[in-house]
Amino acid sequence: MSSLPTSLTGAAAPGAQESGAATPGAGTQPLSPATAQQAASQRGPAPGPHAVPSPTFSPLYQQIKALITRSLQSGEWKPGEMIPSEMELASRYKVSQGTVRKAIDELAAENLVARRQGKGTFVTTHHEDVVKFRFLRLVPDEGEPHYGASHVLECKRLRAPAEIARLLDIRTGDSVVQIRRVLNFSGESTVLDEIWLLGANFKGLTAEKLTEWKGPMYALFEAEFGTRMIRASEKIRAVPADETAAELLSVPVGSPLLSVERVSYTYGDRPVEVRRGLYVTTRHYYQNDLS
Amino acid sequence: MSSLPTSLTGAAAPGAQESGAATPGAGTQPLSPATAQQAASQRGPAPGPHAVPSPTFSPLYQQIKALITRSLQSGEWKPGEMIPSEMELASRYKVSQGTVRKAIDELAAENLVARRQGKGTFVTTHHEDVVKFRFLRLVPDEGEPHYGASHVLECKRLRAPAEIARLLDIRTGDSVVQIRRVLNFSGESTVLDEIWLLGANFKGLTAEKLTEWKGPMYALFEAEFGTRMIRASEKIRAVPADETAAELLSVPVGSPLLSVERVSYTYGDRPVEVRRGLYVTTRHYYQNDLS
DNA sequence: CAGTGGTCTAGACCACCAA
DNA sequence: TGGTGGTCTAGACCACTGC
Repeated sequence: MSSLPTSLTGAAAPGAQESGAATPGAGTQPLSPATAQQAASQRGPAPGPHAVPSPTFSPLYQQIKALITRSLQSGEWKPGEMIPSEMELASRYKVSQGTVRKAIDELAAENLVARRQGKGTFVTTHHEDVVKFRFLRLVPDEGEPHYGASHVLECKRLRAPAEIARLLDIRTGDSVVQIRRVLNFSGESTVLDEIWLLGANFKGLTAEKLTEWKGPMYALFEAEFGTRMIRASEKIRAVPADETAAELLSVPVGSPLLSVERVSYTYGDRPVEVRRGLYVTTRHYYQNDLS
Repeated sequence: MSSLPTSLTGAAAPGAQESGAATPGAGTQPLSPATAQQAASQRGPAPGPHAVPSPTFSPLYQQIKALITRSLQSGEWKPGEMIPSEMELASRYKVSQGTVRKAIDELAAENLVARRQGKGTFVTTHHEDVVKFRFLRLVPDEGEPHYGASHVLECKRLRAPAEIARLLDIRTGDSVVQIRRVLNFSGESTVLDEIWLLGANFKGLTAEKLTEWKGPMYALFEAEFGTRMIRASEKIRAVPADETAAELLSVPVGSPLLSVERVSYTYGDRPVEVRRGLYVTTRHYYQNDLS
């Protein structure tokens, strides 16, 4: 175990390695990686030979995955960049390529990285088309999905109201950034967004920066503020337009709008954004696949 | 190749096996499965030694997956039942356990099948709670998600209107079954569904059968009609309640409702159901996770 | 205890890509 | 041509379940 990084060693396998470990494969030469495998099979408290199989068992590849995730989070490999090859990672972590592969498989399934055969494995980014439309599900009845023009109405720092604070897992009154904007799709005001961001993560965010930025807002957040949105959870309802929304979206007061309340999370499932969107769904619809 | 099932042999690998094939593993004893591996690597038209690597390349595990899917579709293993163990399947298809595993991995990811450690791999069924809520995303503001009481208003056979026919990939005028029903959640009419089913697949479906059935409608379809819903695609909008909906859902005319247009697919991505639901979202919301 | 899925390794070969 | 991910195999051992 001494060969593994401190983070792994210290957190997961406090005990020493087992004794009669048969090495897999040919069965003749005792390979060093066998120790890693043994270590992976018995961790948690009280790792004695006859202890219960440890309630907090975690397979090796999960630990490797956690280590890779940490490197992603720390910015060792930035969005769009290639991460080390499977062989390199295998030798770095002193495990087999297959184990690294399984770790990366899961990261790819979670869209944290993307594999490209013959090229390498790359950190995903909100600049890519594929990723963009994972977070914008509004599709026009006619024509291709596209990104509308953003018109920022407001961007200011304020103290978090109780409800927002609860969703962001901070205290009421903590600093947040509030943005209000309208999205135009082919000339029609279609989306009215009200956004709250964790103040600590978005120091220096201004309406100007938002306005100057061409492209998805999440791409700006990732490039300029090092905060990457990994997943989000939405609650969707049909609501009547109030006066403000009606005016900004050019629809009659009381007409049906799609209300989309989103909480977005970054690494470690930490919430960093709350967003309330009102969508006009006469010429667009919200696309969702159940599978 | 002669050892593989006819379906695989005929469809995928018309050519003979390669010559200088090194067997994997120790490198001494020539194992028979090597032929399967070789065959897997060169299929499609014109499999000569120097032909281009075949544009329709498909890995072995994908073929195994297709074979397993076929058995699921044919009813060889029914919903809720256990499928043969990985070792059994490996020996049936003359491939290694690892290849079967990878095939099953994908089937599990698509929710066609569920693995249970120590027990086996089971065909998923709409009776299970986990599966139920994959297709019912309406969650109450307070309390746990649950299935409401269904009140069938109507169930009749008719000729498909053009729009429905288009979505079901049949001809206008072909036979379909139409169902209209209301779902009650804790005493409140919350969902008004209008459902069209492929006539050919649902002979003998009556309002009585629907009313007698306790549980998810898809469970009835799977158990009584052998039609299993695998995935669905939904288009969501906010719409005003018309007179009919307003009356059945006890809301004012014009009040906002969530309109959910769903097309459901069975094996082979064949559409078998079109559904238009109107949801009252004052005390419930539609839950969606972006990841 | 036997059987099942789950993890890990080692090694070979293939497909794809870029230089 | 070399490097990368992708496929396939073989075999060992572990964790979980139920008899």
